[in-house]
This record gives sequence, structure tokens and C-alpha cells, in this order.
Amino acid sequence: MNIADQTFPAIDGANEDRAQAIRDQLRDAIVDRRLAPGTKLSEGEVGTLFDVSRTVARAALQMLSFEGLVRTERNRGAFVANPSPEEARQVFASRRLIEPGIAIAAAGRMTPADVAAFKTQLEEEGRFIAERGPTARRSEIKASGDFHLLLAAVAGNVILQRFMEELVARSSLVIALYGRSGISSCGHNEHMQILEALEAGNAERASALMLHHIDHIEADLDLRVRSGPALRQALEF
Amino acid sequence: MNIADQTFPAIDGANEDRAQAIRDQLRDAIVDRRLAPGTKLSEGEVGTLFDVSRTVARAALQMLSFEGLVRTERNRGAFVANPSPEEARQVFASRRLIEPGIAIAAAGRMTPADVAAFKTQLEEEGRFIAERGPTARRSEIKASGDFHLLLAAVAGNVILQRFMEELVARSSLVIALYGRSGISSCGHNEHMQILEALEAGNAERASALMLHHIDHIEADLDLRVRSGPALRQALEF
DNA sequence: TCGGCAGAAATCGTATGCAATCTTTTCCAA
DNA sequence: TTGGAAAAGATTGCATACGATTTCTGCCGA
Repeated sequence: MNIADQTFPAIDGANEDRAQAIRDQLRDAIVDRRLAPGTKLSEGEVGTLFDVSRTVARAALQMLSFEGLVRTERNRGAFVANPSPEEARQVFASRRLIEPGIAIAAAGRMTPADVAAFKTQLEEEGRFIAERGPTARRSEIKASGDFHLLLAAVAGNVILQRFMEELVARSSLVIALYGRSGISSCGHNEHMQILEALEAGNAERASALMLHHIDHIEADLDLRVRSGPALRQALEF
Repeated sequence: MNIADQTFPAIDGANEDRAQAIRDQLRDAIVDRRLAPGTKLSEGEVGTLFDVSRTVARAALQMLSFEGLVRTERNRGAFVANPSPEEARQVFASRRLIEPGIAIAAAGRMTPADVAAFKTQLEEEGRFIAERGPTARRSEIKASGDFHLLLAAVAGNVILQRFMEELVARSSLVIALYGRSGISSCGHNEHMQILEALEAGNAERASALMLHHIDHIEADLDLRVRSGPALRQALEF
């Protein structure tokens, strides 16, 4: 999987920050697994693809590097991150710490509009599960992450929201690398249960369900080190 | 307070990343309050001060902007962040969520070397409290933050560690803006109590103490909006 | 055939130039 | 004096150029 094989919508050269737009495109591609972990993202290529100079492409890659989605090596370039099992565990440890609290905060702030937004989101999620094929699978992983992001938005703390954006994006990478099965339908059920608790204003229950939900996601991963770490490093694409 | 009044150690033009070195210098200056909130950080000036091109200075400022220490406005430039009371509350809400968990994780991983490091840190903290003068006050705030950063390092989760680095840095800004008194000596006592609990392996107690500690720090702030938000915005340096 | 070395090609790090945008100053009329 | 418009100045956004570093390639000797 090479970045040159991807097609990206043109960046509207309007007043918006173009580097940010490119970052968003690339992030989507990484989270959707259209760009595999380890793929090289050279400044020149990214620039050509989006029709901007290396300066702008570089800025976009720097942003992704801050988010942990891209790893940059001096004088070598940027690569889609290839999280280690240990990193994967830390991602989920972080989520276990943060998301139950976010659920509690969100429970106290849910508006009818929020409930409606969640229902729309969950419907879409359900549709992707029903469909078959790799495209649907990708959309499904994305939608599953969107549930958590929506929750973070409702919680109303922009700092935590940004942390969650990073954690959800990194989780997608981790699931891509270490995911075992299609536990997703189970996750969908759990999302619905969490929404019920939120709608009922039952913060405690929402929080507990969230904790279990994260445990379930992580339990579906196979985080055993497959071979000696030296070999793994050497093979790192 | 203008950035041009500051003196910075020269960046060693060696193999290290120069933008990163500049970011660290600027972050220290912001956290130490040598650069006041609202101070303009123009690319050209930063570049001249550190003897690098605007390209490198720009990269450093972009990093600080990601950390929330610097706010950038398109076509206008970068300014030391000026967090609103609401933002301040969110910083502390985030810390209340994360730090008790970090304390628990750290309690299970403390080595004798860690304990020694904490003791050294707390001694230094104590020294700054004893001293008088604005310089000592700055060092004291910095040292107080270092306690929390050390704890995050011991906890062993690099993701959470990075989150904490951001939160501690932003807290320094918030304290600079909204801090009322020298509650710091009280904070120092609390740090010592937390260390005792950690040393005893009492994770629950360490966690509870941490939560109270954060509450105390926030309680020392005066987060009332001083004037109409419109006026405040207008006066924003 | 294989390892390794030299040159070529690719890629990155950084400085600099130019256009676009914003800010400040100047100046004139009310 | 005050308001406002226009010019001058400063600063950013972006592209491009060039040296430095790394990677690739082809060739040679063992």
C-alpha cells in the first residue's frame, strides 16, 4: 500500500489553513486503514498529491507526528505509525482512565439534540455492521470511534476532547494491527447500552459500562509479541 | 514584557533538532512566567533571537501551539496563550480525571531510585519556598510542576506522561493569571504526604491525596470573570 | 555468487524571496 | 480636533533553492 495509490479530494485553496486540511485527509486515510502502518509519507509525495509545496506538506506531517499517528525520523522521513504492543496497552490504559470520567461528565450535560445525534450515529454504525466487505469494515471502525468522539464532545471539555481524538485515532491503528475478530457488533450493543444509561441520566452506570466496553475492545486484541523484538524491529517495513 | 528582552542560551547547532530545542526554551520561559500571557512571539524575532531562520522558529511555535501554550492567529502571528477562566477550569477538570489514576499506577511501580528522585525534588522545592523574591517564586512554581511530571514519568505510560506535560504547563499559565496567594507551601506539604503514601505502596491514599491536592490548587484561583467578556476580549493585550 | 565500495539519485533540513494580509502612520476634509 | 481613507511598513503564508544526509544502483574483486 503506497500513498501514491491513494486519491484525495483537492484541498480548497480558500482561506482555511491548507496544512490542517491535508492533516485531516491523511488522518482519515490512516484511521480508515487506507494507509497501512509503516507506509512512508514523503514530504515531496504528499506535497505533489495535494498540490502544495513541501513546506505545507511538512507542516501537516508534523501535526500528525504530534498526534502519534506518524513517526518521523530525522533525515529519513515520516511513516505511518506502527504501534508496539506496549504502546497499544498504554493507549487503552489511558482510555480506561479518561473515558469513564468523560461518560460521567456527558451524562450530566446531555440535551435532546445530543440524544438525537447519538441515535443517528448508532444507526449508521448498525448499517455498516450489516454490510459486508472491507470498505464497510473500515467505515464500521471509523463509526465506532465516532461514538466515542461524540461523547467527548458532549462532555464539553475541549482539552479532554482533544486527548480523546488522539486516543481514538491511535486505537484505530492498534485495532488494525492487533485486532482479532469482528467483535464490533458486540461493541455496537455496548454503545447502545451506554446511550441508554446516558439518556436516563445514570452517570454511574454509563461510566461502568464504558469501562467494560474498553476492556472488551482491548480483550479482542492479540498483543502477544509475535517474534523477538529485534526481528520485529528489523522487519518494520 | 517583550520577548526581545529575554536572553536565551544559544542553540547548539549539532545533530539535535533545533526547533525542538527552541520549543523547550520558549516553553520554559512561558512556564516560568518570563514571558507573560499575551506576549507576541513573532517568527522573525524568535528566529533572530535563536539565530535560526523563520522556518525553524515557525516549527517551534507550531509545536507550542499544539500544546496550548501559544495561540496562533492566521496572518497575525503567535502569542503566549491567555487562558480564559473556562479553559482554566477545564485544565483542572482534566487533571482531576487523570492524576489520581497516575498516582495509582505510580504507587505500584515505585523503585527505591524513584523514591530518591522524589526526595531530591522535594528538597529543592522546599528550598525555593524558603527563599524570597520573584525569581524564587518562579522556580517554586516550576518545581511544583516537576513533582507532578516526575510522578507521571514513574507511572510509565508515555501517552499519559505527554498529556500531563501539557496539563502542567498550562496549569502554570493559569496560576500565573489567576493565582491568588502563596498557597505553595501548603502544596509542598501535600506533595510530601503523597510521596509518603506512594512509598508505603498505599495507592488508594495516594490517589485520594492527589485529588485533594488538585482541588486545593484550583481553590486558590480566582476564576471569576473580572469584567464583561466583551471588554476582557477587547483588552486582551 | 556474494560482499562491499563509489557514484548517482532521492529525500530531508534550512534559508530566503515574494506575494498576500494585517497594522500603523500620514494626511486631508469636515 | 476628529474621522476616515490611503499609503507605508511589518509580518505571515507559501514556494523554491541549495547543501547535507541517506538510500539506491551498478560495478568490481574475492
